[in-house]
Amino acid sequence: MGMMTIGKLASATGVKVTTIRYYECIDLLPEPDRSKSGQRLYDQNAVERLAFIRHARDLGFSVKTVRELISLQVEPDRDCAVVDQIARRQLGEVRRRLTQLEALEAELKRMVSACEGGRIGTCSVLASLSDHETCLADDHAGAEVLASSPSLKA
Amino acid sequence: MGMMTIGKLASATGVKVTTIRYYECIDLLPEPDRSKSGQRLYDQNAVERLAFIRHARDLGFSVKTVRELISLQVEPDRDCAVVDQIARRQLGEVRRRLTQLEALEAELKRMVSACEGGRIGTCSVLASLSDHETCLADDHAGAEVLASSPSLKA
DNA sequence: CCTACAGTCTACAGTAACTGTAGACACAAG
DNA sequence: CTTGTGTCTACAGTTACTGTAGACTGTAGG
Repeated sequence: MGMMTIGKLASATGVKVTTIRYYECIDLLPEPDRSKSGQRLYDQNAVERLAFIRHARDLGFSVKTVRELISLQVEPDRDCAVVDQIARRQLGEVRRRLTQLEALEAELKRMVSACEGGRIGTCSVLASLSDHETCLADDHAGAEVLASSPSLKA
Repeated sequence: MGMMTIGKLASATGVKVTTIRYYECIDLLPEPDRSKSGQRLYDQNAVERLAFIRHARDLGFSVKTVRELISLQVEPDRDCAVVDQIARRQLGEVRRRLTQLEALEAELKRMVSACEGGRIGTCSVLASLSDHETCLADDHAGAEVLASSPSLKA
């Protein structure tokens, strides 16, 4: 249970091998020891740190913020309020996005149920997309809610 | 009300000037006419097309999908089911993300309310980030839900 | 011992959907 | 006529990875 290769670390944490190397590259993970042939060797510490990173990323914290959290971890005497504030900010973001997504869900649901299988020329889905008057918030609201998200290659 | 410059089009649709040029570059918008000095000139058609694009993007459709929808618009005799299916797929995605975000909200809320303002060394927020056992879905679930989203530079 | 074959290495290019920058030209108001 | 804002092109930068090429390493079977 001492040292493990990058592949083991990957399966232990659910983070892809390439992503681990990427994290090292951007100094989110420290450079690990190497075997005599040059392969990376990790210990239990690395597992914990990577799990921390992954969990924070899963919660939507940016890499920048994760870096911040890690640097805070190192100085355990500072005031906890900093961390609390970061978490609250994140919660605020999540709630904002929830609200937007709920609006999107409503509109998509309406679009789909309005479709009664005619020809495209009369398709109500396309009609409601064209119609920017009946839009949720007319000019500038729910932009980029889902856009450019890796899990949304619709 | 005939021809407008790119800036007018931008304010008419809420899409940034640079983004409009970008859409032209990736052939989402056709090349517009130019004034004798070379400035882009748009008509009401362009406003409608761009509004359509923006609305679809706001709803989370990828650029690729938007392109698909536009090409479908051109042939109004085809079966509406294609469009319906795209919208349903999108609705599915939105619902999946809603579920994930709700889980994230719950966890962040728990983290924040558990924080009682001590020192970082004992901070429960950092503790729950480190603790990958109490994670939502232990090994591979809510990854990249918010990650790399432009509106989330936490 | 030899041969597959999976795992690892580096370095770099590609992805999505823009955003920002630099330097030059255009147009309207005062 | 100047000032300021708008527009032009072309290209680099952003975020957080992912994928690829080409070479080496480590291991299990025969």
